[in-house]
Amino acid sequence: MALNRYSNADKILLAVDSIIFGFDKAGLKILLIKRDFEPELGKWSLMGGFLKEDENLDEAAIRILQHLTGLRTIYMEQLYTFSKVDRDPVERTLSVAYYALIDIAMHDKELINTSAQWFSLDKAPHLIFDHNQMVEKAIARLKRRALSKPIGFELLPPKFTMRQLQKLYESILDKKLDKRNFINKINSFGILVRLDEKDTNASKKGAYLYTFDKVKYDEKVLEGFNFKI
Amino acid sequence: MALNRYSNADKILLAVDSIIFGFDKAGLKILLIKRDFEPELGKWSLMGGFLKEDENLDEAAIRILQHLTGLRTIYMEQLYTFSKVDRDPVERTLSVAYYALIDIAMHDKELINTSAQWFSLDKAPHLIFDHNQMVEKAIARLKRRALSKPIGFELLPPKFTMRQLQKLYESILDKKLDKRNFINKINSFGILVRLDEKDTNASKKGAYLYTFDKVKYDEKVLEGFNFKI
DNA sequence: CCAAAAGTGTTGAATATACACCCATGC
DNA sequence: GCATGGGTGTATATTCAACACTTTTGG
Repeated sequence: MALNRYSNADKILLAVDSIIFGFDKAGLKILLIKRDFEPELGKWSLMGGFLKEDENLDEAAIRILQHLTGLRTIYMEQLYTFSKVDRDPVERTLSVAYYALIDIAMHDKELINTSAQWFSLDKAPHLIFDHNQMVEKAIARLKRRALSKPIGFELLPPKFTMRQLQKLYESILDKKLDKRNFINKINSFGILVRLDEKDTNASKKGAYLYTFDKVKYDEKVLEGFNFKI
Repeated sequence: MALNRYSNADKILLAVDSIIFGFDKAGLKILLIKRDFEPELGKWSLMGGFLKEDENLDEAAIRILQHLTGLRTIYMEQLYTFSKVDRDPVERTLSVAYYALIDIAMHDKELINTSAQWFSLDKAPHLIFDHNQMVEKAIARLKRRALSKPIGFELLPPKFTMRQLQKLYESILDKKLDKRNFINKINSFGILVRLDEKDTNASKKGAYLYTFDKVKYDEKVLEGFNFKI
């Protein structure tokens, strides 16, 4: 009778779709790809594929992303599982959405051999199925996360300027921040180390480069951030 | 070739498991049930069952909960999808976890005809499969939610006292709060209405009853709470 | 009359916000 | 020499956190 319960149950297709947020000088972007099979062939879509019997969801998300775009060593987080009965016109398919944040310039070389393309959030095209809904949910989650802990480890290059970090927050929260208050706030956590190097890409004077102090950051995470900005 | 992509993909069993938190005078509890089929027959478990082909996850969570416990009209929220390859020893099964918060006394009469039983969080038994992990994640989520918006609509009876609301928060956050500060904070939102009635169950003097002002509450949710307590 | 829970405000500390000028450099 | 982006501090307003006594009434 054990087997009855299991064998009477319906088996269902499981997709994994990933929302990849990227950040560069111009702000926050999203990575989309032209779907290469029917239905909706040629339409814009998230990076998606099917879960295999012998892998878990995290593994599938990584495998699919790498296969479609070349991107690797990206930290992805599970977002939500979408299950509307008719969300896929071909066959009943659930989709588990994942999302990630990356530094566009840093992963530039990996991104190869594909129709994948970055879009700024306000210029993104209409997507297949319920993918637009997934993106909306991911943006909301990203905002909430940005307010509850300093993001940046995954998103910024190892060395970055205060202004880059501020721009990142401004992109995510979609509002301007005061640079003095921002710096004071960030410094009050004591999780950044100012290096002696300067970055002269964006200015003639040059801006100090910072790195995260991983040890202090982890301590802070444990005791709980109070990150309101 | 469209069909190839789909038909080559593995189909997988999908379970839905629900963590039901309940609240009464004694504090926060969790509802567990004795599993009635193999494997692990007779062990304690979350309320679980399999997703059917013609329903979405929300519907399945409600159906399964009602079937196993009699509970109905409960608002459940999706928590996370668990996918470790060997999480179920019989067959590859993913499980989408849901959670909910209810007032124990209020749903007392619905809860029938089952081996379901309330446990306080610290006295809960060991659960089957990865269900303990699910519970931990649900507790963490509940705490975070309690800090970002006033919960209570789903959890408290229509009329409640300040002390009940405070106890609820204390249970969830697992710490004592100052009653004056708590009341001041809650009142500053302007989402509660004090009734002329008093509740004399817990005291001789009697405590004012309150209800949520749904309209003001919804306004507040839109403009964004700042609920740090 | 007394035990038990309810109700009620103020103050100091901490945190958030608003705000403007000088600096260094490449062109 | 000037245009561009970088860096820096203070004063005010807001919010948080700590704290103790009086009220009511059933027994």
